[in-house]
Amino acid sequence: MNLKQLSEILGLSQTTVSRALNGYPEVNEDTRLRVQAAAAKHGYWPNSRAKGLATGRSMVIGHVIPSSSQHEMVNPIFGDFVAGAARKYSDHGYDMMFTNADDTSIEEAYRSLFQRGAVDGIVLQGPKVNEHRIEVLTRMGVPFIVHGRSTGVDVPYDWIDVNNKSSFLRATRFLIDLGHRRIALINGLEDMDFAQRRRDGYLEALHEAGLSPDPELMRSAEMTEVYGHHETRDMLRLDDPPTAILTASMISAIGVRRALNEAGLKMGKDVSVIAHDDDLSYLKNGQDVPIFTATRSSVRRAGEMAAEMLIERIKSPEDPVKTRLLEAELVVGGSTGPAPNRF
Amino acid sequence: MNLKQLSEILGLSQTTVSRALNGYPEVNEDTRLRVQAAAAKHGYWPNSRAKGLATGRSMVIGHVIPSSSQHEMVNPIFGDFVAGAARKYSDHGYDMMFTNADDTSIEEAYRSLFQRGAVDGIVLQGPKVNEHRIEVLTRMGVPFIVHGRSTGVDVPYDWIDVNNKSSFLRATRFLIDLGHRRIALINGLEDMDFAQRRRDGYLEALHEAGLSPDPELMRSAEMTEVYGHHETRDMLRLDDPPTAILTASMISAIGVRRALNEAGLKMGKDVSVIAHDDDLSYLKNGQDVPIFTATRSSVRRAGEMAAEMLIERIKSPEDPVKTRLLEAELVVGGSTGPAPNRF
DNA sequence: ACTCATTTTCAAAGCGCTTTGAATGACGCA
DNA sequence: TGCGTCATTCAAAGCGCTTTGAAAATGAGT
Repeated sequence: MNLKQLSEILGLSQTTVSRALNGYPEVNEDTRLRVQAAAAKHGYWPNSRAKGLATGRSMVIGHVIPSSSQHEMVNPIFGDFVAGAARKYSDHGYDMMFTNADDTSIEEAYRSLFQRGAVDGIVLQGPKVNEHRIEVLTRMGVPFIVHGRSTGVDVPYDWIDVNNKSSFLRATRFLIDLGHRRIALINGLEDMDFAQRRRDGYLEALHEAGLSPDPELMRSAEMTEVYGHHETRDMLRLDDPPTAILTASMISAIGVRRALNEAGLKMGKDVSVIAHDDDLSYLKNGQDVPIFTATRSSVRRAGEMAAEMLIERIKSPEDPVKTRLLEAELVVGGSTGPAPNRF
Repeated sequence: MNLKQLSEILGLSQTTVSRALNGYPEVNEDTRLRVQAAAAKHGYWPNSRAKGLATGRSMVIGHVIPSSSQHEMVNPIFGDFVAGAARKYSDHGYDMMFTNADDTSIEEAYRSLFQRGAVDGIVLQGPKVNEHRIEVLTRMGVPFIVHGRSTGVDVPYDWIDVNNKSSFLRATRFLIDLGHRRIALINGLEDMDFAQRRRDGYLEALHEAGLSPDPELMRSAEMTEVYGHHETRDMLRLDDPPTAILTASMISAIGVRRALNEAGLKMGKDVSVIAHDDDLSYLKNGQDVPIFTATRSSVRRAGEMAAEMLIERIKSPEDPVKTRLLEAELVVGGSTGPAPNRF
């Protein structure tokens, strides 16, 4: 059933039927009702490709999934971010498109997505330091938003980000206030921008307190459970092991906890742990009292906000650059306590 | 830059340029090279909407994300399944589209996706028992594949599934062989088809061994960490608590482990645990020796296979129904051991 | 040189929609 | 009765591509 057939059934022109369905005012209200009824009855859905061709808009937002194993770490938060964004997209009549690309062709993937007219805007996830893709997208002239930021990129661009530096600054201070001096950081991969900022916050807090950072206590790895476990076990074997550990995700924190258990150490007593909590729907940080003391910021919420900001950008390409910095909460749970006495 | 402009630059007809780029044999090889060079030079990308209009194909596969909280549980495996599928899609020139729908409009979401011509095929995820959507899709005549199956639906359809029943049958037998008699099942939500089948396998093994199922030991909940923890804690308080627990996902198994630790019980000694392991990239089941004894089946792999089966279906709509039943491995890890002696 | 088969190229129609610019009809008023 | 106005409706062009059916160019064979 297409527009032509429907208009013939109704004895109206395609123009009128199209306008009736799209809410144009210059169509008689009775006619509109008749048209709508007929459309429903015959199951007419306007072909979105044809519509897109005619309007020049696709009503689709594009995301790129890098397929390299380097980026597996995006996965745990992927689902929630996407779920948040998808809801807002559909509120505004947009769909969401994913393209897969391996590391070598990733730039091309972005380009083709927009140049082909497949999408009206793009979400850039997981920016690294000096993220080249930002300049590529800027040059292309595609509306886009970055989830995160990129140190070293000086063209202006829209972004939404958690204040990673201040989160980790505050978390580290919190541990220092509890008397901890040997504080470890199990960070994400440090070519990721968010990891850099977290490290900056961590280092700043150490510096404030006159503590000098120990490279042995600064680890950087994919944020998996296994790595959290591995790095923790490794550090516990040091002569002067950490009494507190900051870690970049709940997933790796679970690995940290496992390592502590295996070593017969009690979390929150022998060793304190603070995790960054993306508030994933399937991995809540406990019920009433949080399991982990954590810097918390909902990635689902970030997805929603990113979607809305992008849609605004598409509507108003000439607006000044929009940015949004979210502060994470520092929620205190059962995984932290005063530094143990070692005398 | 569009086809018309490119063809004018080249002094050729649109026909020839189009054919040159699409690899038709009736175009002179020299001409093809010239055309390809010019296309690259001028950054020409065929407009995919126009292409779709002309060919009647969109080269897009649709997925629907239900937005209700009932389905949060899909999230943890969502990322990996999608990553697997996306890779295969892009190998075959397909993109992937997501639409968000709440529970009331979910059927309409599928319908509109296809009827609007936005997609050439659909992946149905998370089927329930008596899954109504399967009949809807069948009636619509859209090529689709189900990840999972649906008990009670008797129209034929393509699916790929893990043999959930046999996995849990074998896992339960394994525990029985270790001497366990009080075996608990922390299942997923039981309106989900996979959960039913797992329960069937569990019950069958009990029955074989002449054990009668205890409703107190059969729990059904979303597969989150918190629920795994909650149900375990609850069961440990029983007069006759379980000595072994089967659980539906690694995520909930982590909650189980937490509850056991809190109770001062040693996993694999005091209480044995077997989890179903979807082999998620960010949540590997340990390194060399698995942490959890598990029924393992890669959901990423399932995503890849689903994608390929669907693409075949799109190519050959008339082929007989294709189904694929994967057997999970039963891998033995550190979380199981002989039933403790309670005399 | 001429025919015929083959290779290569082309003009034009069509995919299903929106939108422009024009036409039609109804109505009020002189 | 005739005219201008406003509310509705319409025919046709155009979005950028593929594909059909025909034409032009080339080459082999006599």
